[in-house]
Formats: sequence, structure tokens, C-alpha cells
Amino acid sequence: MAATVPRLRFAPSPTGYLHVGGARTALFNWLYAKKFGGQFLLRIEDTDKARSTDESTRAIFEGLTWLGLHWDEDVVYQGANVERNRDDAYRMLANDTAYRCFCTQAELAERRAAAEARGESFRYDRRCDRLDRAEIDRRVADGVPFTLRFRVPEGSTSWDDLVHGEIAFPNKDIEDFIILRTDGTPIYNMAVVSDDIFMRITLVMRGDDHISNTPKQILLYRALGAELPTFAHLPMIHGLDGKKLSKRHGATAVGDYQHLGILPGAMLNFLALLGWSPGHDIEVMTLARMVELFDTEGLQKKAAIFDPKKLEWMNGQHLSLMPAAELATIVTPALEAAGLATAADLAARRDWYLALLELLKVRARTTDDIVRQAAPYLADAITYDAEAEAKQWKDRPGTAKLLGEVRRALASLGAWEPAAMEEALRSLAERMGFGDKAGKIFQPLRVALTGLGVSPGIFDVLVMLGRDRALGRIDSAVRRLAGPAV
RNA sequence: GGCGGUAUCGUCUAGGGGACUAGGACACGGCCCUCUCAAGGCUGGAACACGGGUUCGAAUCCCGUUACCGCUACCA
Repeated sequence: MAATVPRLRFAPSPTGYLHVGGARTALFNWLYAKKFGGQFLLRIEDTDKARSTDESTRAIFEGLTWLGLHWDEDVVYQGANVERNRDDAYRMLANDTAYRCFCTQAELAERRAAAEARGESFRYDRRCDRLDRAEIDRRVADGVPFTLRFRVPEGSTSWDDLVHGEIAFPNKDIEDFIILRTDGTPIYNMAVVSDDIFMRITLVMRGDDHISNTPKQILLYRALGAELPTFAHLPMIHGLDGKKLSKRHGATAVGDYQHLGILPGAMLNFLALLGWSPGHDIEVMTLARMVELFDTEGLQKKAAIFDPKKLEWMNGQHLSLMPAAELATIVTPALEAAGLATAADLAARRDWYLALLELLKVRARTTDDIVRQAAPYLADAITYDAEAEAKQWKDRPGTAKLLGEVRRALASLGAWEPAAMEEALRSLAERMGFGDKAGKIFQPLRVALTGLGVSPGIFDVLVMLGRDRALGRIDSAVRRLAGPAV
């Protein structure tokens, strides 16, 4: 038979922000679709009106868009499908795979409580399935409210899960579950199956918290005479304490990481490695590379713990690899937001700006780090780090004198370029009796130039600052050194 | 409780009967590089949950135990 085009969907419920676990599920679905030339669809499961919000729906769109996980076709809103879902449920009533249940919620709750009190587990006893035809007709005619229950057949239900292999459930452990509420709206499993059939989904890839829903859904597919999709159940993501990831663990929404200065590519890379291994000790990958390497064989069965430290490292790797021009599109808005520069200003001296990013990205782990580190090169005034000042400017009169010498040496330079600076400063160190310990000069100078104890190489700093500003910073430092120690 | 799932360094993982004195990465320590910090290189400590089998041989296969997770709603 002809190879069918895979169709997958990511089906989040809009009850919060896009969670990292959801993002990873979306990623694997997306990767599979791309890898095998299929489609990646998005379905918003908004049938729980009480908990669903438009804001959450927007957050899901924004999260996926930020990550670059674009979906095919129009977004499907589950809530818009209740009529078709109901029709499907009634088809099951018609073909006798489902039946009307007149038990009320209160009665059910009571029986459940009674069973629990006896230490037994409650299972619906099918009493309404034993009602005779006339009684059913009478109640329906009287307008007695009813739900539709699926009649679970004998036997056992199993499937070959793409990540777990064979999984089987004895049907006797599945009760006759409700598929349609009294008000005619579908219950989750009904809606999912009805929609997945309608959307022609061929591979259902979702969190493994759905494993026990799967046999019920398979039974529904059969009752509806539909072809079964393949199932793949992905492990969960836990927090550092091994518990299910929640608000207590800090940032859990992908949007949080965006605001923390994490790159979407790094986020995706990190998430991919949480539950999937490309093998061959490969760690850092672009999205395109992930598509090439993706394979369900590498999918993990075990829940993974979200380690923010590794995410940061991963982000640093992606930062180093990213071309400055590309990085600029992310950093520029952040610089503007921080009030350090305007896009127009940066565009006017683009080469200089890109060179600066090139220098900063290596020692940054987040784009926020870059913004912080860029301040001395963009702002007119600098703030002095107390620790750096205390350490490098211990002998204030001596440092003032030293910086004066440095200024003279630098000011006399014919060309403002690194080789000349290095030669001048190293020979100055020699003359001042520091021998080859030119760091004795570089360190105090670094503080004078940037206000910080750490920065890119001192000659790079000098070049980025430019002659006038660099000399001006030294002058300011000398003035500051004349004052009292802080 | 019932049912289902899972189990390799602290964490993410490689491993799919002999190549394992168990490999890589994050984190941690040391060294190198060096004007600081990163990056990079080298290096150290650190794991097959436990018990039975199967086999000439088990991290790898089977069973049990334990632990953890999920489901067990007219939630999704």
C-alpha cells in the first residue's frame, strides 16, 4: 500500500502558558512531521470552558511561534466540534456499542462513596444496560436526562507503542465510561477520538500520562469503524526534586525562558535531549540537524529532570555559534528596552556593533548577560563595581599615577590599534618594574575603562571604546582616584 | 487499593549477551592556556535499585521485590 503522509497534532488545553513539557511534546511531533514529510497540526482543546482562556490560547501560539514550531493548516478548536463529536457518540448508540445511562451524578457519587467505605473500588455496574427496551423508551419520552456510556467488550486491548513497545490492558479493568454528558457535550476521550479521526491523524504522540486513556480510545476507534493511528507515549519532565514540574520549580513556561535571555534554538536543543538521544554523543544541534537525526528509536521511556544549569550551558553554546548579525536581531530590542541604545544608533555603526557582539557572546550564557556586559561600550558613564575597584585600585595614589602613565603612552600612539597598544603598554610595564607582569597595568586599566573586573581582552576593549572615550574614561578614573575610597 | 508505566554517575544520556577495568555531556575539583572572565584543552571523583533465574558469559533477556510516576470524574 502506498506510504501515507504522516499527520500529527499537538493538542494542548489552553489553561495556562505553554509549559516546557508541552513544548517538548510539540517539538517531537514537529520533528517527526518534518523528518517524514508529514503535517504538524495544532488543536486547542478548549472544551473545558471553565478553565480555558483566550489568553492561554494566545500564549500557546506565541510560545510555539517563538520556538519556530510552525503548524500546518488552520488551528482546530475542539470546542467547535461538539456537534460532530455528539453525532459520533450517537452513531455508537445506533450501532449498539454504547447505551443510555440514567444514573445521576449524585447517585454515582453516593455509590462510589459507599464502595470506598467498604474498601472496594467502584466500577459502574452496568445497571442501565440491563434496562428493557420499554423502560428506556418510557424514560426518554419522559425526558429523563441521560448520558451515553460506552459498552466495553470482553477481551483485552493492546497496541504497539512507538516508545514502549507492546502495552496491553485487560478490558475487565476498564469500566463502561461515559462518552457523552447529560447536556450532550462529549467527554475528553470521545472528543479526542472523534477529532483525531476527523483530522486524519496517523500518529498520536503525547505525554505518557495518557497511556491509560489509550485502550479506551482504541475501543472507540473500533466502535466507530475507524482505522487506528499509531501511538507514541513520551515520558514526563520533572523538576530538580524529581517531582512533576510545577510552579514551585520556578520558570516552567517557555515564555519565562524567552524573558530570561534564552535562545529558542537552545531551548529546543535542550528539550530535545530531555527524552531523546541522537546517539554518537551529539549534544549541540540546530533545529535542522535535529530533523536530520530524529528517530523514534532514540526516544526515552524514563521521565527526565529539568536541569536549568544545563540549559544555560546549552544556551552559551548556541550563543557562541550564532552569527553576530543574527544575534543582533535578538539583542537590539533588549538593548533598546534597557535604554542603552537605539536601533537607529546601532544600525549607523553596524560593523562596530557586530564586532562588539562577537566579543561578548563568547563569555555570555544568556542574551541578558550580553546586555549587561554591553553597557560600558554604549553608555556615556559607567558604574564602578565596588569589588573590582577595591581589589584593583587598592593603592589609590599609586593607581592614579599608573593610569596617568598609561594615558600618556596610549595618547602618544600614532594608530589606535591593538599591536601598537600592546607594545606600548608592555614596555611601560617593563619600565615601571613589573617585568612581564603586564597584568599589573591591564587590571587597573580594565576597571578604569569598564568599571568591571572582567571584560573582553583589554586591547579589544580599548578598540571598541575608541580613543576619545577610552582616554576620557582614564581621566574620569584618575579624578575618581583623587577622591576618597568608596 | 486496582490497573498501567519506569528503573545506568547528583542530572541528561551511550549501551540493545562477550568490544565494559561501563563511554559522552552538565555540574563539581585540579592542571594548562592567560591581562581578567569566558571559551578551549587535559584531568579527578562519581552509576548498571535489589533478589532470583536463563546462558559458557548479563548493564543488556525472563520473573519477583522495592522505589518513583501516571490513570482510576458527566476534568482535559
